[in-house]
Amino acid sequence: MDRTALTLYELSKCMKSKSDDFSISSSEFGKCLSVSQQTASRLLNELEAAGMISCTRGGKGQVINMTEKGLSSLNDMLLNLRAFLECAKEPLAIEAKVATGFGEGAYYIQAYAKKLEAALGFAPYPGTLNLKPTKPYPAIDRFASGEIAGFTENNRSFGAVKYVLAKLSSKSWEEDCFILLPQRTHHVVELEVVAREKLRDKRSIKDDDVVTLTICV
Amino acid sequence: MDRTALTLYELSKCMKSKSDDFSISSSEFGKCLSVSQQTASRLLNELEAAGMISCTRGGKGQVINMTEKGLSSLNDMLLNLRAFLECAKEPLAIEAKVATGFGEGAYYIQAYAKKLEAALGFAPYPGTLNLKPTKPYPAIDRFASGEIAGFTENNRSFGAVKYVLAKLSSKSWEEDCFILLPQRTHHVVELEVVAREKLRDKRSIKDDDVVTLTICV
DNA sequence: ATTACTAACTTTCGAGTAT
DNA sequence: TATACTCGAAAGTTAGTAA
Repeated sequence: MDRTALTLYELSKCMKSKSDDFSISSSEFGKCLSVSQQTASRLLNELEAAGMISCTRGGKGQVINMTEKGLSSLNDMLLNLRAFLECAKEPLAIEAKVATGFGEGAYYIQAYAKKLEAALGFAPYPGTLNLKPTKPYPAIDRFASGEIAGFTENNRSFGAVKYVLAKLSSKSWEEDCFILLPQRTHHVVELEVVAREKLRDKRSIKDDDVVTLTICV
Repeated sequence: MDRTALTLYELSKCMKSKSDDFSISSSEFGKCLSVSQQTASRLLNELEAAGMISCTRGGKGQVINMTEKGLSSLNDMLLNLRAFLECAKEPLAIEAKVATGFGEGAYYIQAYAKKLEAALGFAPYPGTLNLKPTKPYPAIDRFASGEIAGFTENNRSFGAVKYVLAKLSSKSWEEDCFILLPQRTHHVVELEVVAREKLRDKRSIKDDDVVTLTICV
């Protein structure tokens, strides 16, 4: 179990703000975590190796700064906690830009076609709409309405895929769709969406159009 | 290093909302954490033993609910992350009710008198105003402007105390003060405040009056 | 006063397995 | 299928120190 995130969180509790250049000794940090100076020192080195913080060491103490990666990791925690604790207020909406993708969508949809049809209850248009969220969003696996198990076909293996029921909308229209979440890769930068029809044509969507995905709970 | 909070956070990522009665097997939870089914099972038992969740076990899977304690632990994380990531917006303000305390304040202030005077730059009124926050607030240790080391006097030992510069205010007045943070005890339910004068008299404060503490950064 | 190495100690993990 | 036990192995922790 990776404790990087926890260590980073504990470190953030010692810092006044995200832009605070702050100085802490390993023994002081150790007191905050109730561990020895040696362990605290190692933990700080691990955070640095993971790219979460940058430190400049000197004879007495070290000056620590959060990196962008560290801040984004803490921001993910914040987003996930919000989604969990403040959920009931409004359904989760993700703003995204239409993107081109690698054109592999069609190939995959064909491979998964029968299983998708069985799972979703309809035969999806054989292609995916790729969407690039405009800002960080919380983990949506938890809203998955089902999962297609991995399988092997023609000596090629296809991984498991979860699917989340969502509404894709723009100012003037709304369509039902499913977000596909490959279970292999973490930290997806583009979401792939399938629907009954070819939405690019039906709704005249072009690359870089901004649309909203609203997760159906 | 205690990982309860991290495990709870990871569990929350699997749940749809805080009120979700949700069912997960130990092997599924293990996959989320990248640990074995055995470890996941043990972690869930630890969370239950710590009072963070309640589970009902059956032949297949277990139904998990977050307890109030678990929710408040996650809420603490949320508050701390907010304070860290969204800091610049406005200074941290804590709304609190005036409380009676155990009357020990005066005794302590006397014991710490000389050290407090040296640290704060003035001789505080020999008593503390006890304040009970009306809602959870983020950790404020990080804003400490200094610390008085522990010491022993007349065979009695006095622990270390950090102090945070703050403004105590009501609708019609504002006073400089210091929040005292004993370093021994965690999870303080009442904050103790010292000031130059006896604020109860000067500002006619009574128990249950609502005041605001604003941390000076 | 620092940080951080090595070596010994302690805790945690997970394969095998019982229930 | 589950959960969860034992126990040998792996990982983490810290005391003693070096730098």
